[in-house]
Amino acid sequence: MSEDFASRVYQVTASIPYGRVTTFGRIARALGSPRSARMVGWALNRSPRELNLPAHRVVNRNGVLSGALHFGHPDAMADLLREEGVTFVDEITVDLDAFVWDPAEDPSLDELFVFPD
DNA sequence: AGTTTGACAGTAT
DNA sequence: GATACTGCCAAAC
Repeated sequence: MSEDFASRVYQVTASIPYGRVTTFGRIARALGSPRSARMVGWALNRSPRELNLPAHRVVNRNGVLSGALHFGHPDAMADLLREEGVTFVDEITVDLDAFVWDPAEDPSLDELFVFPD
């Protein structure tokens, strides 16, 4: 399976359950490149709006809404998450421990995994 | 064609 | 424990 990195990022992102969040690192790890978290950010940045990706559910390892600035208005991202029931420990920080979702734990994403034998 | 930059993360100091 | 440095890979300059 040799799809573009970005495409795989979109697929994983689209798979984030409602009311849950995940991190750049976890997405990267799920794709087989634990050290390419930056690429996830790069991919999301250039992600077409047509895909309707729930990118607001992607936060950094601290649970901080690092991408809030890319949502038109910074608070838009936080509002969306609150509406999904996600609680915040700070104005820009979600309760990651309580709502984090690890793509690698979801069996339905097996096809995306890139485990090197 | 070399350099810089990114919605980051892990390790080292 | 907080800061600094490095890795990652593609795109824009």
